[in-house]
Amino acid sequence: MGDESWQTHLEVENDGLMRIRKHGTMNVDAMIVSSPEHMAKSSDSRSISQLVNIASMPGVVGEAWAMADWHFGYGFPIGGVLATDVNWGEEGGSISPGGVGFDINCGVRMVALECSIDDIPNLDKLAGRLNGRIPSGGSGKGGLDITQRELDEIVTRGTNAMVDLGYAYEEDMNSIESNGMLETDNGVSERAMNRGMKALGTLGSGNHFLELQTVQSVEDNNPHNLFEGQVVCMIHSGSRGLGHQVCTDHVRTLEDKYRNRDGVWQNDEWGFEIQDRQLAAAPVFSKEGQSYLDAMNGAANFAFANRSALTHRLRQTLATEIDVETRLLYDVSHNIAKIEDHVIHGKTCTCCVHRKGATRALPGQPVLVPGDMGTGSWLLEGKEGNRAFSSSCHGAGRLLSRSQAKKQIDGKALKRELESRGIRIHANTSNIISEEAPDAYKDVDEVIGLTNSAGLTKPIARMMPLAVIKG
DNA sequence: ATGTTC
Repeated sequence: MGDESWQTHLEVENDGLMRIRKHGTMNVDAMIVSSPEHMAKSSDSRSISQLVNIASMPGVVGEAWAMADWHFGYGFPIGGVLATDVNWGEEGGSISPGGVGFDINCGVRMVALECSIDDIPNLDKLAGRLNGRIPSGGSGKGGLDITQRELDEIVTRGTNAMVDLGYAYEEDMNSIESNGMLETDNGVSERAMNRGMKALGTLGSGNHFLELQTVQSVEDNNPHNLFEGQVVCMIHSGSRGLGHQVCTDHVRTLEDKYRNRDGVWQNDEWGFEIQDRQLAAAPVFSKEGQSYLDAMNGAANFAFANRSALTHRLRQTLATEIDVETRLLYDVSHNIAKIEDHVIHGKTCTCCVHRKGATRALPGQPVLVPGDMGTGSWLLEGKEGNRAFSSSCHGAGRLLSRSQAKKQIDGKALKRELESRGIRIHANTSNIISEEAPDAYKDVDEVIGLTNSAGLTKPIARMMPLAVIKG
């Protein structure tokens, strides 16, 4: 599946970058953080077709990007970064829910414990306690009990509301992207709000996790004063059913506004033409575009609050085992669209930047890149001159589909193997261990190497897993 | 990713 004519327009740009020259319906070139060797291993032509499709979106500027961990997604590839000019046309360039994804403001936070691995009296016991206190899996049971009024505050004010409710430290806000609060009038639908009532402080399933890690190595550039053997906690979760419902609501509304003419999807009202119905988009300043942005920001606030609630549980649980300071090092979003200024070909442009499975990486900003449960994770920082609208990869990237992984990998045997290497695994099912196995993912170190070579980031520290709590 | 097909 997928048109492969892009192959004849593919060039090597430098060590970590490939370029697809604009051709056919494309409005701009596409860039891939990759090398010929890496492309050959990640040869999924469907996702490259998706990259070509997004380079064809109305109002796109600069280049359409695929981060080194790109793979096939809903409309947009995961690992995709797309910027549109908000001053393009009458009501601005495209904003598309498919460019953000279903798990709005899915993201990662890293909490540094001011202690070394040797200061934890019993890691097995601590991991067991965390597993008991961190709700995970599909059921969504065991989260924080909140009222409708509290949920409204959370969706409207994000982390700020969590501080007021006593579920977050005030200083946490300084270490969260956008200070953990995006502007919204809370246009989140009633149905989405109802799904949110039961979900605050729950991890979810799939690749979401809470992981105790130890710092394996630190670069000379060490702005966060980390040390080898230090214990940290990484939390990966998003907006749960609330964000999923917001995406569903707006995808439906927008997809209904397009008609197929000769294989191209068109909206006459806006004069928009898209290559795939799943790319359904509205002009940023249209009623529909603003309505999506408003609800998306509300869902993003809920996701920030969810990670705060999980951090609260982490802090409570740690206190039962050890007297230790916890410092939120940073919290990044990897599924969001934001209005930002960027210099494109020498000119400043106000853009709507979609990052779907991609992390913002402003100069000096911490970038959190979890690998897989057996390999390790990275702390990077954004680099001056990042050409990808100040963005980075968000993980290792899938190599095997979930169904392939379940077929090929014995979850129980893998759990034993990881535990023999000192990695405690608490997962609800054996299937989830197979699906999230190291062999189901690309090599995170290779992905990080490409990202650094492409000039997007520089490394700060590498972490190894100690205990993994998963759905 | 997801009350895993309203």
